[in-house]
Amino acid sequence: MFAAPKKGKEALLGDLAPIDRHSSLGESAYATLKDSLIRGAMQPGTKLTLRSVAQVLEVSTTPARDAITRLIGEGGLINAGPKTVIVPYLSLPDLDEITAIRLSLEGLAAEQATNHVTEAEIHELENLQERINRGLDEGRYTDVLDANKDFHFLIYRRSGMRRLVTIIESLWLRMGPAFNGLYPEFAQSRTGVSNHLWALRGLHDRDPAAVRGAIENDIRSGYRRLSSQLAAVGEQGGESRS
Amino acid sequence: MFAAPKKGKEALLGDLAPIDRHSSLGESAYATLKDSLIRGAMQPGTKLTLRSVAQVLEVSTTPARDAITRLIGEGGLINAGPKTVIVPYLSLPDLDEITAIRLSLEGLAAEQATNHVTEAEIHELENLQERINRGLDEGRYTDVLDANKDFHFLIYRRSGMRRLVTIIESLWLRMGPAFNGLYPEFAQSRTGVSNHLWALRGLHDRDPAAVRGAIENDIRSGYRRLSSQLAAVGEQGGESRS
DNA sequence: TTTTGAAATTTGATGCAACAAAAAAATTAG
DNA sequence: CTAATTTTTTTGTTGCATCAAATTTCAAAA
Repeated sequence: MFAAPKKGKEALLGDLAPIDRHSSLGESAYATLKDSLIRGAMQPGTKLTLRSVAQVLEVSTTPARDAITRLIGEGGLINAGPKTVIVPYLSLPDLDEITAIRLSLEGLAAEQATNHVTEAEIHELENLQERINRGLDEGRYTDVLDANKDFHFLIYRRSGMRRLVTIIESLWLRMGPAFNGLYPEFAQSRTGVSNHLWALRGLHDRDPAAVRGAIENDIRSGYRRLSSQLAAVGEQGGESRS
Repeated sequence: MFAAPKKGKEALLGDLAPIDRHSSLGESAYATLKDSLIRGAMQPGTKLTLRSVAQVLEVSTTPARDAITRLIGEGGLINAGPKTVIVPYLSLPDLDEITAIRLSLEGLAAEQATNHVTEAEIHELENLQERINRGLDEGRYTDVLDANKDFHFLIYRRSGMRRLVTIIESLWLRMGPAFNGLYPEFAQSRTGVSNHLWALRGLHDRDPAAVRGAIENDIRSGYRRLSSQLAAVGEQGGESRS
């Protein structure tokens, strides 16, 4: 059938080159699209066709197809019909589900990170928080959102759990488009600030439960604002068949 | 750039046809490969080439490529080199991470399911448990594993959280290959039985915490057996770069 | 104006060939 | 026999043509 596994020849060179091979048109097309989605650069309902994506990304249909297929697989795009791929709407039930999962997973990641994070990294987090505050003051809300994302993922990555981070990313991917059209109302809130400060303190004190609690509060407060705005915007919520 | 979203024309025919279009060579190639992986039909380290997969599945390289790409995306296969895709080994750290995530997510799913499951479904679960017991008695361990999987996922699906179930599936996908070569030792244990009974009782009593506890115990006891056997088998654990 | 239906267009799926990179095999040099 | 080097084969990537299905366009009929 398939090739049998080879004998594991041990690394004799001390694990010299961890060679990341993240280069291929398909890979970067995927990364680019994914980034657009997470950033909320694409409006829910936007229809993506193979050829239009290929054209925008300046590649042939093959890499474009790769990207779209993978994104559908993780729910970042959905099949809304026979030959129709769109950026998904986030319905309230969808938001509820994603929030529940986020609380579990980001809580876990935050907890785990507490024991691995270094002082230098905590300092880096403080810098990010500075950037958030400044962005809030100066009305640069895109910056706020970006820095907020960096803040969270810097913590999550310190969990040392790679797959966990990947899964969390796929959840943010699902939330991204919902922010579209919600600027700047959403980013204006300063409710997140105190949660971040609590998280920083917990990190510094090596108190996993405190960090988890802070992150959970942050997620919950985001949920409240987002769900009320979603309800206000109206009933455009589509099905979320994956 | 891309097409703007269309106005949502309401369904006038009472939501007649929820038409699921799960047909395409790429889709079924993916499903087939994924199933093999989950069932533990493929040995860790097995090398998959585009053309060999295409040949076995009797399709061209395009659908085979689709399937492989998607599976790599969710960690069911990994890139172990420039032109090498293999079924991943499960290292102890990997198992630790996956178990931690499973406890969070399957616990959540079990909890949620408690409020949605019907009496009929509980009865169905009891039948599955029968099948497990019978398989254990008669030494049909593949059957045991299959029924066990059905038991768990029947519960998880009742959570009503589709994406959650998908994520959990991707975790089982990662565990599957590790069972290969571990039959029948692994399936022989009856430690899972009492956990399942506790879960059933909790479901019947509508006690979410009890159901979660039972599922968590089940996962933990599986972890113990699997980790000790993994350690026994030796140091074949490969990197888990996704 | 609205409706209907047929023609033209666009779309995703699929297979395939060309290509460069990598791996494997064969050959030669020491 | 071993090691180095060349040749051959295999591999993933990419672009593209084809096809059937779905969508859109458009004009004729009501």
